[in-house]
Amino acid sequence: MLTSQRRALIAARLVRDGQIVAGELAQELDLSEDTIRRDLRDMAAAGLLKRVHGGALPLAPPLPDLESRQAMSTGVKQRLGRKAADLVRAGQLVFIDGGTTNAELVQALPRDMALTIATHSPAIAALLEKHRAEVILIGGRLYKHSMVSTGAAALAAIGTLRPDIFFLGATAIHAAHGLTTGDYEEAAIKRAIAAQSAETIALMTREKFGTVSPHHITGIENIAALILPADMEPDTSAPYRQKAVRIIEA
Amino acid sequence: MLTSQRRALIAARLVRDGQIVAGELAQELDLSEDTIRRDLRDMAAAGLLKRVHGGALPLAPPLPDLESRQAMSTGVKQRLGRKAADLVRAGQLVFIDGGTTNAELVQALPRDMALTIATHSPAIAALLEKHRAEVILIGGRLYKHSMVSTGAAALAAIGTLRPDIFFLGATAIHAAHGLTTGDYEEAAIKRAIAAQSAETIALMTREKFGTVSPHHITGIENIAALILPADMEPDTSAPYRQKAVRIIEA
DNA sequence: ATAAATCATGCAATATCGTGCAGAGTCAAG
DNA sequence: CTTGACTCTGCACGATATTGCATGATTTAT
Repeated sequence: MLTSQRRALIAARLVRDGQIVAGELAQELDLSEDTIRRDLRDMAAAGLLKRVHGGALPLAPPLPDLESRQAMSTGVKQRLGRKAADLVRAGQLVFIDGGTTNAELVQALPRDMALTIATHSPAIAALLEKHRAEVILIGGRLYKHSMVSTGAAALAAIGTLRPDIFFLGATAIHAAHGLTTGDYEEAAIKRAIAAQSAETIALMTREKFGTVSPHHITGIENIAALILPADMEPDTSAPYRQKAVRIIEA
Repeated sequence: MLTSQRRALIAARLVRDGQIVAGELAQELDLSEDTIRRDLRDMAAAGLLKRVHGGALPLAPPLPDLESRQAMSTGVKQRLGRKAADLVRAGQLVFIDGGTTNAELVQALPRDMALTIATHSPAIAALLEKHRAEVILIGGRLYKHSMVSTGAAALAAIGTLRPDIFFLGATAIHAAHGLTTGDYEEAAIKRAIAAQSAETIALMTREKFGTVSPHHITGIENIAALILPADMEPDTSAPYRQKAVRIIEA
């Protein structure tokens, strides 16, 4: 790898990850830490980044999490994920279901928060690489459609956990039929996690409201909170408010 | 080869690979590095590329995904991964270790092959989403450095499997000390998988040869095959040939 | 307060570079 | 056909750049 490529990579990483850890990058690129440090030193002298002990940071820290990111990302799922992340406290055991909305939740979690995160989604687990959190991966047979662990092994592993919060993903929500999903095994897993957890919180986008899928997960009354988009029709969300569910608008 | 042909080749390589390394190209074309350097110098003066120490880069480089390609040297890992994929047969139970080389192996697997793949790496599991293969995910506490499941839960899950092939990743290989890695727990897991598997196959890039890490996985004699780059110094690979290991050059 | 990690610096080994020069090939004028 | 100008190429050599290691200083974590 050419020197200039390496420096371009450093610049790209800074944008992508918001930080560079000298030791990690040295190992990843199979170089001595001295080389990385020299790069960082030179690039800092050239005004490309800010040198800090242990690595480097971007010069203009993109005001994280709050204003700039909210301004930048107008995605509904990002907004839901951010609201969900606000509910997480250090020290908790949090179970995160699969799905793209929950992936946004992970992205919105502060990277240095000390907590334990359990998941049966390999994609969610992989996203947590740069986080300080302890990660417990639930194994099992992967259900191909939604890419989460299912089966007896997964159920057994879930039985050993008592999560404080379960962030549930479902394919449909209905005032009468509650939360439902498309696969039998998947529904069983979600039920098991919910049964173990102190609180279950559902993140739902607009198009899922009022729909029903074949397999029942749990009723609305068992949900501690429902996170939904702020710009929904009031009529649509009204039935859930009546069920005494806590509604969080994002 | 005419000069203009050579320069056209350089331009094409720049588009294809995103980089030119003067020494490599000189060797490949059986020319002196001086000639290549002169080409690069002239083409840089003509505004066709950007000259850097060691070679040249395109003027306006970045395809967005170029960064990830640059990170993995020059496709050595792809070549290793392809050779490894050739060893897999339909119907087998294959255990795939974590790591970027094994990720290339997954990419090289035919998507419609019917087999079962077990892994304790969430990243590997996530890559298998589009494959027809049945996937068994080994759960456990994620060891953060290499992002694979470790601990009692992982060991127990591994104990239920009898893989036909185990594609092992290690951080070091040494003729006397065998295969080693940097973490105690990780080594224990790898040993357990190897013990269950009919064959263990190691994929190793050049820089790992002759090095030793703190924790022992297994001896060379227990490896059914060793996949290594074809362009290695014969002296380096000789000790492993003598150990009656099957050597596959990629 | 003590240990561990990170850092800056100097040094040596290696890689790469630019320049000058010489041999080989090309081409056109003589 | 010969000659000379020109170009291309490879080699030699000193200059420069890059890298890894050792050392002692500094910072951070416990």
